[in-house]
Amino acid sequence: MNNLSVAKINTAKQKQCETCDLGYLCFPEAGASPDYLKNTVQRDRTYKRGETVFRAGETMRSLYGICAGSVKTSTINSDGTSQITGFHFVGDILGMDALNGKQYLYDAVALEPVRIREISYDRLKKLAGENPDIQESLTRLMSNQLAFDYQLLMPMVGKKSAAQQLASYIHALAQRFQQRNMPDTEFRLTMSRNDIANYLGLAKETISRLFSRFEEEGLVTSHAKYISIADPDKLASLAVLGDPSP
Amino acid sequence: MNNLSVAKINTAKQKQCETCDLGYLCFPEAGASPDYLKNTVQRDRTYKRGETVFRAGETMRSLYGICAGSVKTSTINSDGTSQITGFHFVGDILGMDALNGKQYLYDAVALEPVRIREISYDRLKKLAGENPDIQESLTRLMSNQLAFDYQLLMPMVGKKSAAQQLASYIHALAQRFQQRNMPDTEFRLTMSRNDIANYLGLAKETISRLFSRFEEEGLVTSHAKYISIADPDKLASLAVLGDPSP
DNA sequence: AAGTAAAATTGATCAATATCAATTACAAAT
DNA sequence: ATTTGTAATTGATATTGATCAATTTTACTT
Repeated sequence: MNNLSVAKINTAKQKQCETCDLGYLCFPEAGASPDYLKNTVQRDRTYKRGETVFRAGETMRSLYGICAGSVKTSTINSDGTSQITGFHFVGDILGMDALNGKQYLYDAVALEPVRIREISYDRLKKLAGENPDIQESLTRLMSNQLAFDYQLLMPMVGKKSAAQQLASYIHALAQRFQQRNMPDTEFRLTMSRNDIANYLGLAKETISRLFSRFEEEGLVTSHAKYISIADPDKLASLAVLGDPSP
Repeated sequence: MNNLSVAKINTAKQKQCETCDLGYLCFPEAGASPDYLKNTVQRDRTYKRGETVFRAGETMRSLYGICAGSVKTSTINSDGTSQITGFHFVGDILGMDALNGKQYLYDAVALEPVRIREISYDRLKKLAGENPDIQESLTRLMSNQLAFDYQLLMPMVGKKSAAQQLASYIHALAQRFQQRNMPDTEFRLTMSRNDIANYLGLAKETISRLFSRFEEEGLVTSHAKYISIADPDKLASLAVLGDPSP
């Protein structure tokens, strides 16, 4: 038990999706005046926790921009086990790896109630053909995604202790929230310990023990799904990350 | 010791780079008549084993297409350790994750004598602006890279035994060679055991032991750097891969 | 071809983490 | 508020893979 104020968390409303039809939020690279993107929006939909946004193998027709909430992506391995491959938050766009007109590579499932903007690829493509700015914006967006994927990969590869892995994971989450101007020292973990374990390739019991240990060591305080980073510097030093200023 | 015919390996010359200036090999998606891409080529260079092609942090000016040989990419972690993040072969293009005009994210070092085509990003960008086909080709190329990175990620994430990891690794290598119409059951591992260990996050001793065990079990035969996959089906069943036909 | 340095193999031991098992806490629904 | 199923925690033990150490093999240099 701790004094973590649950009520204070997640109250900072994100307004981007209210003020534009796609723009800054879903296409942060496109700048602040993306009115021309309006007609790429197919529809907005909300999904309940556990609902599937799209499935691996489905033909790609849209990109999916997350306006609110969080999503996990996973594939079924050849041995039948399920493998979580990523967690995605407000501002992330899913489906760009299927932009070659093929199929989605993974399942996308809501971790909590989410609002998702469906972006018609046909219309986006047409628009990009007419407007070089959009094309370039799309290219930059994809490049960013490549760079981002690469940085996400880092905590995963290489030999790290379980503690280093979890620290890297929490640190990476915090960074993503920071980039979005969301609270980055206190937030809700929308994914289960089991999800984290699956993602990091550790046993769920190990994750539990590590959370307890991190709390003992004054690294974080956690109450159920809510986590507060007590010592960000210490956390960062435990995390093993790709050198940020090479 | 075994009867592996070393001489037979790697003798199948790849001709793509001889017959075009960029085209099919470096831009497989661009089709067979990419003459217009000629003036994107800045230069061809060869690098000796161990030579650096580009470094993390350098400003991105070119993409690098591998015409012959292989390359490893790595970053220095925040704790000072070096982390190998990938191996790259004929036909791979490096640098697309820096296409947003920023810096390369990793070091690229030759694993053997390599020939590399330097593709001026300025010229490519200009050309893409004038020719929608090139633009679309570039987009598809990046999407492919995203999809490819995703599939490379799979063997890395999640809980797998050391044997499953190494089997996945060898299987993935074989698949990449197959896609390039190169011998895919007998090939030379241009990276050291140490490199493989670093990449997979295992001890080099573990890699050694696994190679020995795989040989005992009739999975592969290996002689120094040369490896022959004796039982591809068994290897594939040991490997844990993202479901290829979801 | 010989000499040398680096890489790989193999063995013995130890530490980290998975697994198995039993409670406890939490959250959704009545 | 109570019930009920799911998730999380904690403990005891087993297993895997890391580490330390000693050779052996390979590759590079002269």
